[in-house]
Amino acid sequence: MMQDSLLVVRKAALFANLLPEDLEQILKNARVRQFKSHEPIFSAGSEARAFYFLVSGSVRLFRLSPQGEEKVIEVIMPDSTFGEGVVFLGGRYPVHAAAVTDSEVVELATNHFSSVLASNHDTALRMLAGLSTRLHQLIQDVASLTLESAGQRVAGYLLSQCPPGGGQAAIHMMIPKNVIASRIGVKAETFSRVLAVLRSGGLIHVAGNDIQILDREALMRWRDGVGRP
Amino acid sequence: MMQDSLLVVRKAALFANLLPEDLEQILKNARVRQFKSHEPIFSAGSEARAFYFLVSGSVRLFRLSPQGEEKVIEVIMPDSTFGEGVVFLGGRYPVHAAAVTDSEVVELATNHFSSVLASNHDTALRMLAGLSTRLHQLIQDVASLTLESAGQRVAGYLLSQCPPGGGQAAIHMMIPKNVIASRIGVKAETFSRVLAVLRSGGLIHVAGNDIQILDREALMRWRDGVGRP
DNA sequence: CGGCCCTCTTGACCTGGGTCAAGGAAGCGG
DNA sequence: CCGCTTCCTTGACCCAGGTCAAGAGGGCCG
Repeated sequence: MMQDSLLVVRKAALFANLLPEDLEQILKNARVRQFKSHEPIFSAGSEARAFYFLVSGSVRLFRLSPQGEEKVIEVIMPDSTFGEGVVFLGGRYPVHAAAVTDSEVVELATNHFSSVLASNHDTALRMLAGLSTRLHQLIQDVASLTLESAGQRVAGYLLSQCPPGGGQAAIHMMIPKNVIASRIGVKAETFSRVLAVLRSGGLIHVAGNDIQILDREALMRWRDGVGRP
Repeated sequence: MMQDSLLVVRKAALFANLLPEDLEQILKNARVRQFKSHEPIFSAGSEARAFYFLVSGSVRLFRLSPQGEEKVIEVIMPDSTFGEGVVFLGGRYPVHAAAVTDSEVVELATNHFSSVLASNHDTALRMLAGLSTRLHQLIQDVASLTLESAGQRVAGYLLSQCPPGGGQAAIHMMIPKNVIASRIGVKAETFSRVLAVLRSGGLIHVAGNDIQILDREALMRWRDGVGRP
């Protein structure tokens, strides 16, 4: 019996405008699952039999070096899907996934997903669009890692986290700083130091997990050059 | 009148098994173009009206920092397509493209490509597969840039450039070393230095643009730890 | 309220790899 | 054959950012 709670997946762009019968087909093998903070969801290299829609909480996608060092590739926030970029071909996950905070997800089996993909042009195109967006994001990340300094990446992150528009803005960091740091390719200590500099420069104001951006203009200027001290 | 030379695009996986009428539709607005070494093909940020199939030569996809520093995202070799990951939505190129050596490409207008995509499931799935592969590659690059040392990346590059199997192998570098260096996130000087170390360690033998891998096993071991001096 | 844990901050130090500069070597047109 | 250019190598130096270590809060449970 299909649970109503599964229907939240319609919030994902991927499933918008999906025909009811296709949606039912996809949800037939779906179930809601809970994960506690730090609990693994899937492992890199394991066979990808499902992909996920995040209902609440937060999830990090990451890789590990042989020495156990971790690089966060992406942080997933509610109402978006993850792991979908790989499954339609019956491949393997390229990253590990684990809950950052207590999370609720819908796990969608991929058995018959490619048939839906083949019969539903709209969904295939949406998936193409989704992958294309991730591709751009990843290209941006590669460029940022190689062409920008740590300070520039931190500033860029702050600017990306607040809606555009002039004046001030507030950011509430829902996830630990070390996860954010790894996401932008920096050690936690360095992240902390950069925030200290920005704070003492009067560009931002930090209070616990809340950051006020006091002068967005100056922050953008700092990112575009001054951030390379 | 369609030129026969255009039919080389069938070598691309993207167009395999394409119906003749769809192929004709795509090739209707296609043309062969030549680019001299260093000549730009398209620019990041410009509207993406076409994508490309590389017939001969080599092409680099790259980003520029505001200071003009360059990061090569990908090096394209003959018989593969590039710029296709973005065009179907009428977006903009996320990277610059320029010929590395004198090159011949087929330029494919994207006007009606999405209609082909919608009517041809196979092509849509192949495109999905292609994007998925690039996504994995990019994730690998991000991980490599943050989790591995320069030496490890160089060793990894060498190993990736020769077919698997035991014993020796030869690599002929078709493109300048500074392009390879940028591709793997290293300065040309560092690339040169790492090769010198590997050479003096008896792991490889360098002669101009040809590199012999003398001991693949040792090179793999070096990459997995020793390469972090 | 006190002890414990976990995250964050800050300081002191170190080093991988980038930068700058000076040759080689190889191709190429004249 | 020579001069010029382009690419590559090597040496000397430097610095951004990583590492190690020592607190500083702050939240939670008994």
